[in-house]
Amino acid sequence: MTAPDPDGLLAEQLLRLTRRVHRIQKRHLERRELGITPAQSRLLRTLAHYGSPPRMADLAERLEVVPRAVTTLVDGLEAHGKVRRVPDPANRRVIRIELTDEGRETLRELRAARRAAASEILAPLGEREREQLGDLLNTLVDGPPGPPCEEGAAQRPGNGGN
Amino acid sequence: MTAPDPDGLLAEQLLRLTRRVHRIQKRHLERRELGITPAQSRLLRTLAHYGSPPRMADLAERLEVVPRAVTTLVDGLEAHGKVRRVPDPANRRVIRIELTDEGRETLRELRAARRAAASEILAPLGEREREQLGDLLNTLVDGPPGPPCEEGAAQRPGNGGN
DNA sequence: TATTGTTATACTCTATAACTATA
DNA sequence: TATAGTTATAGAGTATAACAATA
Repeated sequence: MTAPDPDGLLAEQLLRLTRRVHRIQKRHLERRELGITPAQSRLLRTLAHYGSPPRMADLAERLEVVPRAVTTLVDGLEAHGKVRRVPDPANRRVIRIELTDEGRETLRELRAARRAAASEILAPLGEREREQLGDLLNTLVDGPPGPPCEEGAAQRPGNGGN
Repeated sequence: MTAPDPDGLLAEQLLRLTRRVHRIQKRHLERRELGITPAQSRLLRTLAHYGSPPRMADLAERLEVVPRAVTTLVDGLEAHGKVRRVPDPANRRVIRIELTDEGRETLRELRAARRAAASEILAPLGEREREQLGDLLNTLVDGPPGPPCEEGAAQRPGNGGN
C-alpha cells in the first residue's frame, strides 16, 4: 500500500480537489445571488480577457467545450442582460459576444467571489506554496508542448487552450 | 493587468485544470468500455480503501457528496455487478457496500485507466515537479486544519475529508 | 426524536446529431 | 463543400424535500 503508483495517487487527489473546487465555487456564487452559474461565470470572465468581442467559436475553443455548450451559456447570460449577441457585419454567419455594462458590473462581483473561493480553497497553503502551485498549474494548463497522447483523439472539443 | 489578484488567477487556473482533468478521465474511461462513469469509478476506488465494507453514509462523507448521490452511484454499480448491497445485521437501517469479484477485476482496469489519464495530464511536469504537486495537493485536500470560512456553512455535504 | 437510506424531482453542464444560413 | 451557430435530445452528476424504516 505504499504507493507503487505515485502518479495514480496524484490523479486521485487531483480528482478530489477538482470536485471540492467546484463545490466551493458554486457555494460562493450562490451566496452572491447573481443568478450566475459556475460555467456562466467562467464564460463571463473569459470574455473579459478579449480585446474585442470574440465569436462563439472562439469562446468554445478557449473554454474547451463544444460550440453547442456555449450557446446555452450565452443564452443564460443574455437573458440576464450580462452579454449581448452582436452579428458580425463582415461575415453574417458569425455572432460576436459583447459584455454589457451590467455584465461588467457583475464581473466585479465575480472577481470578489472568486477571490473568496480561492482563499477558502488555498487556506492550507502558505505564500510560498501558493506561488509553487501557481507555477505548476500554469505549466499544466498552458504548457502541453505537444499532444501527449497518441491514441485516436476522439471527441476532445479543444485542447490547444489559451 | 499584471495581476493584483494572484490567488484569483490561481483559482482560475485551478478551475480550468479541473475541467480538463474531468474530460480526460472521462475519455480514458470510455475507451475501456467498462460501463463505468467517472463518479462510479471514484466510488469504486474509494471502496477499495476501506478495510471492511463501509455504510452508504461513510461513502457520502468520503466522497463529499450528499447521501442521495451515493444511492444513484451504487445503483449503477450494483446493476453492473461491481458491488453488492449488504444489510448490516447489527443495525437494520444500515446498508454496507461490498466489492464483488467482478468489481475487484474492474478496479484493476480502472487503475490502468487512471494511470493513463494521469500520465496525459501530468505530461508537462517532470519528476521533481510531480512530487511538488503531490505534496501541495495532499496539503490542500487533506490538510484544512480547521474550517477556514466563517460564513454560514450552508449545505456543504461534508468537508472533513479523508 | 434522530438516523439511514430511499423515492421524487429538478437543475447544471456538456455531448452528439441533424438542421439552417451563410460563405 | 466547409463554416458558424442553432434546435433537439440525451445522459452524467448532484442537490433539496418528503418519506419509510429503524433506533
